[in-house]
Amino acid sequence: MSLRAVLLITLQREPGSGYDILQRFKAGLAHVWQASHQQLYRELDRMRGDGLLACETMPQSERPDRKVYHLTDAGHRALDEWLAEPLTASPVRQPLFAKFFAWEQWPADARRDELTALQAQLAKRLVVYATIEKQWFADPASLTPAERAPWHTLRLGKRLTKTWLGWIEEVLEEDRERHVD
Amino acid sequence: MSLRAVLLITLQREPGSGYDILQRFKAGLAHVWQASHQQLYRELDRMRGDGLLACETMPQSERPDRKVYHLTDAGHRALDEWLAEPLTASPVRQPLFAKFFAWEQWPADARRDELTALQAQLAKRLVVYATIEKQWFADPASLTPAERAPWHTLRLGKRLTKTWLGWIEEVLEEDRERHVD
DNA sequence: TAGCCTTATGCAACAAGTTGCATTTGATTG
DNA sequence: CAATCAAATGCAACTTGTTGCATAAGGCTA
Repeated sequence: MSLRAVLLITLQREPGSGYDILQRFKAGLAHVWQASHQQLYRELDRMRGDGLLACETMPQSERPDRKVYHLTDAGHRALDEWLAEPLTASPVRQPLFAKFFAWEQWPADARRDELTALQAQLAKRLVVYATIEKQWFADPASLTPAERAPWHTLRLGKRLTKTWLGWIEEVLEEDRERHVD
Repeated sequence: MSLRAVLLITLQREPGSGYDILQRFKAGLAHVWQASHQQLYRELDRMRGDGLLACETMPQSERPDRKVYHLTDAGHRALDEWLAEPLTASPVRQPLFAKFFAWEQWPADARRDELTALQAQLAKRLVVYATIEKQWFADPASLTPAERAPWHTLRLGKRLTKTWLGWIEEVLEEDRERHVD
């Protein structure tokens, strides 16, 4: 259900094609949602079928046509409903933690590779977040409340990522110490 | 694929029935994995079909029979393979963040209810973590490396939860300030 | 000039997760 | 005494997400 809601929100802010939304998922919404292009196109089509979206086909010379979607009245109503009702807790799923419960069978080199790879990935994520911050929230003090809210989400994303990075550093350090002895 | 791996790990540590595993998911593995009983029973049966698990039916007088599962050789091999190969990054999905992008349409009272409900839920989670810590990791200094690894996961779980709680408090506070003016 | 990248869309098959419903027995609670 | 809870299992239908494959045209690179 949530993918629908995310699409309603981003298309309400600004109409766009499936491809546009994909770009938003890679840029300004990177810490909010990710989905494959296949999933996007299918869901957009279904939402049109359910009357939540309408689209205009924009023929482009020398390029495939773009289908630009925007909300219908039913789409706006559906969004309002979704906002009003509380979210259900998402189930915990930490496959990395599972590996920690099999510490002895987990080969030391695989372990170190896994953690350093995650470290690199999280560091990259921080770079993405910094880019978003520069582009959209250059001057936090001057933001309106509605602009400030998305900025808050970015702040939390950064903090959570840093919490992860700090922990990984500690675990790697402890592991190194033990192998020096 | 990860549910399989989690089942392999927990059954390798100690054989058990679907119901047992469900209890572990509620207690010692609360910060690692969650799944419904339906999903569990189905997956266990499939894994038996795939030769990863074997089970003995324990007839209990006055109670439904218990099927106690344990790893086969193929199960052990599958686990080793899974441990050796790196995890793929899990896609970002933060429906709450999405709501923040629709701040203006999000009714102020729904907003506050949502955040305080989440706050309560996270606080409860911390209590669960504290219970796990007392039961399994009473004396961290005396732990072997293999026992210490799961303890690390619990530490990160706690930190992440506290990061969330701190952020929610800030957001609520800012919201309150604005409405006092 | 062959091969890849980007723009732009999509179908089909499959895997994973959710929701609803169902069964059996004993113990507890009102 | 009736209702509910806990132990213990499961099927069926549905929704959501993944993977593989396909198309079409222009631009860039070796």
